[in-house]
Amino acid sequence: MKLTPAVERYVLHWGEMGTRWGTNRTVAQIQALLYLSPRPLRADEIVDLLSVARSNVSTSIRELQAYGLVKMTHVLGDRRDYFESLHDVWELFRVIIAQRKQRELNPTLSMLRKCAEDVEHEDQTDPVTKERIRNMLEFVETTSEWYEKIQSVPTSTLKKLMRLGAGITKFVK
Amino acid sequence: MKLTPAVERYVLHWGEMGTRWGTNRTVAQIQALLYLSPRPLRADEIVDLLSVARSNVSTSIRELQAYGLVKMTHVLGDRRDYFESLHDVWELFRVIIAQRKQRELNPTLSMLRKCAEDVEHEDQTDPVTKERIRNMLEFVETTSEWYEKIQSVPTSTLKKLMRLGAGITKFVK
DNA sequence: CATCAATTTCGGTATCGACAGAAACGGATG
DNA sequence: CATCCGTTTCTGTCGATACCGAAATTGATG
Repeated sequence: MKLTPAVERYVLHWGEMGTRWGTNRTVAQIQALLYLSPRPLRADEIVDLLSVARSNVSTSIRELQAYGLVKMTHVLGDRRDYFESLHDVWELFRVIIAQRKQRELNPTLSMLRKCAEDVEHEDQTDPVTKERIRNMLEFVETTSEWYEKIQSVPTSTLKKLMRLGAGITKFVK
Repeated sequence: MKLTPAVERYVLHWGEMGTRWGTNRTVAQIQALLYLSPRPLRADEIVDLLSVARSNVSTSIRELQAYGLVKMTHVLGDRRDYFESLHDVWELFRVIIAQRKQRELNPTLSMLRKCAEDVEHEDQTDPVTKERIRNMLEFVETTSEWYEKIQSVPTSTLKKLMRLGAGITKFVK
């Protein structure tokens, strides 16, 4: 079995992008492959299609499952595990947003809160610096809340919202 | 001259985060330092404060200037260059959004468009796969347009919009 | 035009993460 | 209990990137 050229390009590109998004190449490639595949795939098929080590596939799938991006399925009379990705792009979006919040925003929030508190007792810190820290904290807090609220917005609403784009601003005067 | 503990923590954390955001540690540290600094700093001061090589500071600042995050200023009777960061967090946000679009979304868009076109002529590609590619393309296109529109929304409106969060959904029924 | 300070360029080195491949382990099934 | 399937762990290698420090360059000044 072999990938078609278009699918191969997609998978390779996704792999590269994955490295920018906090995971490694293989994890992202597998996700792309499963996303495009019309049927669930087995680990050994993935090994074949992507030419990666079995151990690598095993740990990568584990990571994808932990993210909630990939689920395991089975076939009657077949012991082997089959895997498939979420197929709805808006669902994918939500999951990825949640991941990013957890890995980037949350630690930054903690840091900023600690900083904001610490500088209260630091006389040698310039008031301007203190204000900058407060501003950044406020910004990250707002962003964080926004991420959270997005989680519970239904897909259909999300779609409409995104398509509105900057048009939405006419509601906030 | 030395950093206060809080500022040091901030700078170190920002450096770590920077690596997740597509730049390297030093670049992000310098940006953080300049953001917090109540006055513009010279390259040699940065060398001092962050204990990095002079050459490193030079190239990092160049990168930050290219992004539009840092500007050069001067002092009367002093030949040396002084640098300061944008101080408005919403401005920073806008600039970073633009960067991300350029480095992540645009290449992905090209790839998806090419894929979508290619699969038209690939008979061996499953129709389901073709649809998945189209869906992803549509999603990234929407996201991309959203990023663009955000650029021209004034800061005050952005603030209100963000604070509304999911509350905005009451407008899209 | 010689000098001096600052910037930029250019190897070289160190560090870090990804990944392969082997080996051991676990656990369900006939 | 032998077999099949999968996971986990370990070691070694490879490639990429960050960064330092030296050398070359620039550019203002007397």
